[in-house]
Amino acid sequence: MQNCADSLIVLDFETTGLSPDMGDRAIEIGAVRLEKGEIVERFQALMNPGKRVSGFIENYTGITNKMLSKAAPCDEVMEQFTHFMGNSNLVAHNASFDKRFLDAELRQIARSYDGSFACSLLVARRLYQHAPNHKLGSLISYKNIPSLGGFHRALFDSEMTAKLWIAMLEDISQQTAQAEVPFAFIQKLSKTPKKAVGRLLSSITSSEKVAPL
DNA sequence: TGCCAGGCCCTCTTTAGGGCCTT
Repeated sequence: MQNCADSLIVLDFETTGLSPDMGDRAIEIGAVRLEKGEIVERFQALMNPGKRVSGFIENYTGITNKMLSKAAPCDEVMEQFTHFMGNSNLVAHNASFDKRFLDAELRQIARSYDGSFACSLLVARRLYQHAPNHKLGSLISYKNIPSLGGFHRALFDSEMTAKLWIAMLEDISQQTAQAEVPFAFIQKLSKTPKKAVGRLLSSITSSEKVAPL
């Protein structure tokens, strides 16, 4: 397992539905490792959830039951992913959703993780309050980030989330005149009332600096 | 057969309701 204190994992799950508590399982995981604002490593795998997925999910993701029948089981893929993830901090778009599935799938193999989560959706809602909405695809367009439009596959969505994250880091960096934006500061930003965002951005101090992301 | 969630956030709020976002 790598020591990943200075890197960040951006991840995305495709799943059979919305709730692991209702029996839904992951069917694909995609993730990229960010170091110093660059994607340096990728992870992608389909996983067989042991049950058929609905027609809605097949249409939504393009992942078919035939594709999943040839995939490795969830336990095997998640075991591999724990090695990729290491103890890095984690980012996802609407992180509460991906965290629920990550926790549920890791529980199946009696694993856990040490990193903490940040949510690109919550940060975007504060930074881009005038965006038409805060869906991942809309924010990619809003920030003029090049995209070939392969949304709803795990690796593609994780890469797009990573590029959005980098763009947000650059915007925060410009607004705060700080070259380095600490992960803890972004977590704090994501929980700050919208009206107080400007005040928080102007209050960042060098004492809050940690390793650059 | 048909249906199912949960966290965040705003407001017509706080003893609540509903929209957004994820698959």
